[in-house]
Amino acid sequence: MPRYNPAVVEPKWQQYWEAKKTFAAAKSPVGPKLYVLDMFPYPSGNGLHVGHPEGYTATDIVCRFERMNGKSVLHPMGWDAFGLPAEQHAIKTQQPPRVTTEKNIATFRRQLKSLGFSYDWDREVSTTDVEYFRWTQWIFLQLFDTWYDTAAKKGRPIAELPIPAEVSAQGGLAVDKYRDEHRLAYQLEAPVNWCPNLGTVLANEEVIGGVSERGGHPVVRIPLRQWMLRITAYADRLESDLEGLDWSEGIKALQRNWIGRSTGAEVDFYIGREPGRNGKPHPAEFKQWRDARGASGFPRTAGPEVLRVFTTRPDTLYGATYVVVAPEHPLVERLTMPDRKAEVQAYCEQAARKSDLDRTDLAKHKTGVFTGSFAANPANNRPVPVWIADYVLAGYGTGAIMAVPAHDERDYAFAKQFDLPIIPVVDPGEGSKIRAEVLGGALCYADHGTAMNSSEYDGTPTAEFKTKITAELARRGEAREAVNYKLRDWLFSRQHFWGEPFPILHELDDAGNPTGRLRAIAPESLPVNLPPMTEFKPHGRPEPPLEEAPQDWLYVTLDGKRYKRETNTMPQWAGSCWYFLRFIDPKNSDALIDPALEKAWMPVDLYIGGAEHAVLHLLYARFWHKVLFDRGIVTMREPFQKLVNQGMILGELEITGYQRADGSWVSARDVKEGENEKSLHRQTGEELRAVRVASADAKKEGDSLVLVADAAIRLDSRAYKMSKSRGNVINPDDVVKEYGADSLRLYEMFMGPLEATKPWATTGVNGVRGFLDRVWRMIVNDRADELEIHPAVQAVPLTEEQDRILHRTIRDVTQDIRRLSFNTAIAKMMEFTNFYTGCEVRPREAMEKIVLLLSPLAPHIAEELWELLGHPETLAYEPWPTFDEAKIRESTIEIPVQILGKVRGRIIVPADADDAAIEAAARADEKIAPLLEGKTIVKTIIAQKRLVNFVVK
RNA sequence: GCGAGAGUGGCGGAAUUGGCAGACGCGCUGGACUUAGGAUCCAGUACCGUAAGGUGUAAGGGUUCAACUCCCUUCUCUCGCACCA
Repeated sequence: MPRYNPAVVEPKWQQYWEAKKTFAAAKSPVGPKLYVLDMFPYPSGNGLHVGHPEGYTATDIVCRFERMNGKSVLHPMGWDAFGLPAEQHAIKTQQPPRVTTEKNIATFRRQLKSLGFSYDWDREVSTTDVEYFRWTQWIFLQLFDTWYDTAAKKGRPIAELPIPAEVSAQGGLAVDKYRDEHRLAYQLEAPVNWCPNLGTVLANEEVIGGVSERGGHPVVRIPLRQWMLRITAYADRLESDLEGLDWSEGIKALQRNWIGRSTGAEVDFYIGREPGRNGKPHPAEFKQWRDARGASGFPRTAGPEVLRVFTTRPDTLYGATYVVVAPEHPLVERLTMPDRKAEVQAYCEQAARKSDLDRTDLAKHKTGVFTGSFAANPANNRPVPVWIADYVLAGYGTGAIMAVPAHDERDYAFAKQFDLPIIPVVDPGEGSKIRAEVLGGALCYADHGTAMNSSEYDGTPTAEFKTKITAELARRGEAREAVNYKLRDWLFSRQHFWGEPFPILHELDDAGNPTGRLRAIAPESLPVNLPPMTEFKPHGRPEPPLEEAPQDWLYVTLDGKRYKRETNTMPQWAGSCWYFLRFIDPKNSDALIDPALEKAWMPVDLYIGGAEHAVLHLLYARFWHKVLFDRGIVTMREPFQKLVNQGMILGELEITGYQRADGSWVSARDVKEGENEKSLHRQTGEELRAVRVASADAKKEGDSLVLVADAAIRLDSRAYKMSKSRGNVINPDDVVKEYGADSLRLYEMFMGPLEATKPWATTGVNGVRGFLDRVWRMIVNDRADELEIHPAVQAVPLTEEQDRILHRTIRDVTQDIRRLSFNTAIAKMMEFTNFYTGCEVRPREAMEKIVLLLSPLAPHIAEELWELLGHPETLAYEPWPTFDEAKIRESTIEIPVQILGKVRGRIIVPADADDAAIEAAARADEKIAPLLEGKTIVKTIIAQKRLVNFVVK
């Protein structure tokens, strides 16, 4: 009995494709090209997750579909294989990360191949391949060699950086330093999470509540020399270039949000070089300063005699009743009056100890300290007190703000806390319910309105006022328009072993100490390989593990000078920033990519991956790509034309009930969530046990799910993220073994829309397997002893109905695949199969067409049936079936007839009937006619031959 | 708090521009064939009602001949960001 047996069929075709190199892409596209890319996976030790094949199947369907439509398809796969787990494994077991990584890659490769994806495996790359990261390092050298010309809005070679005369006058070292400060890759002392007990530096996500995730050891923030990438220089372009991309608005919004552009003004508040009497600026000096500013204009950088603030609401300047600087602000010392010194110092130290998280968590309760000094509000020249508070972030804007408590929630809370004056300067308008409270200073109002308490500007609408006052202050040299971004420069170094080494050398003096001069490795001397290491245990200092590398790696002598290698490594993001370029020309040893091939294949036409990379990976990759564009290495502004995020696949739906310790039930309504996901009784607070309830023991009552045994006990029903600890992880290998790869692929596509989050249901896999079984039996004679065509399949013409259904199916499936609406495409093919299975005679032509339609989604069974139908070659390049709209049209159509919007009958009319004929038929219908009797027809609507509606009285 | 997305049968989900709500699948019920079935085939399956009929797309309101779809208000859930001035 030749039953459908994927365990035989699938390996057979996988071997065929591999042996014949069916899916090897041409070096350059022949005819129209299509570059379809999956976000390449991190090959973790756990193997493939069912989430991976979701996106991979979607791209595979598109690729197979478009090959049949004559496109030259590039569809590669590789590995994002640097990463912490391999290093942690090495620390535990002494097994080198490369060994673990390669083992994991082998597992992933085997699993992906078992799912029949049509990758061009000849192009496989791993970020950990030395020949790959050679070019990652090469790109770093480009970043190092580039400065951002803000006037030209373009990255340019560092050699073209204009050197100010006063810098060149100071000599070569000063020039070098000046250049280093302007490179896109630069060094900075930045705080890291140092855990003395573990002897290692931790990533932010490894620190929870001030202690290490592993072991719960204390973590302190210490400054360490780091490499930074100047992504902020590209913030504007990263935002504005989103516009032309075919990405969902949601993802664009996420990126815009992350970049966080806000426009406003920088305003200088005069403080004087030295504090005057009572901490207030000296009036005479202040006047002098104002006159000078009027002449000189607004300087690029603020001197120590002013506090420069950034505001998006310059219109509220008259309401700025105090100024706040961050505890890290460079002028803290100058601002602090002698009698406040102890208090200020204590406050700043305390703030330094808090992590970023602590600072924001305690947002409700504002803290701060008065410096004792005052700054002059440029709107009215009045002195306002200067405070220090950690609600102002040092890293954003200028690290100082003008506080307008009447119109900013945070300033309002702070003013209330410390009893500072609140002056309303924006009138919400007479229509506003809260106007009286706002004008009385009892409520904060952050929206637009009209100006008040703002001298000659009173009555000006907010938007107009903003530009007016900014222009006026700019004229006086006290402010300028300014743009700020939430986006920060990218901390690009990690204190890990398992990452790309930086191609940078630090010059040493005769005593072996760094001189501060950097030397980039010559591009032709790349790659800088990782040194062989025998010991992976942390050496106990915050410096990177490569500090313990063998001396002959660590120290280099070039041109008679001694250098020490950079021992930081790059973050995991680095390799994934450009892998899509390497896939185009993976074996090129002379260049990152052949420019002709880049031009031919880029951009990526379709990029599918998880939403977890919606911000960082995409932003970083776009940034690198723009730098490469500026430097003439690539020709496209943007790498990813169309982006789709597949939704998460959750575990099976779970019904949960709650029990007390004695086993008695508690209704879910009385359960609240405590810490660590513990369930607590809402009233008594006692801890409850969450137990899984079988679906047979639950029933729906009204809107809620209750116990069959006791309808008073409500239950929770939801699907959870798959996780080892919950024990709801589905292993794709098991599904392939039990149902076959085609069933897994088909099920994941049938679950629902690609972008939706959906729960797994194994019964659903069984369902699509049933469909494949039916397709098989529609074509294969399952009663014969040998594999042979079903006797019902005959080389005869199609009946009119068969033809109509065939052509309709071709049309719908084609459209649905184009829209990435695979669930409905599958439904249409199920309808086809249900119909044709019922036919005594199944024309061969129809069978061949359905096999072709099915082949992108379930390629193995399709190839097998295609072969059985007498085609010795793969169907991968068969032309995609076409349809004839004329054949889909029916000779008669059924039209529902409504009276007052309710369906009361149906009529059958010739397809070419005009509106008058349709109306006549509707009036004459035996169900409709009696209902119309005695009524006045006010209006008759005949909608596109799809519906008739009588409006009667 | 801000931003994005979603809410349709017992479940996953369908429904070009507003035009027959519930395609397709799971599950369930009944039947056929069977020694047997987790195989296969047939029929039924939103809810209330014996029926005629009525009611239904988170809740409420609106626009329209006609609303899952458009507008307003509210609620719930998911995801992201979170003192960004």
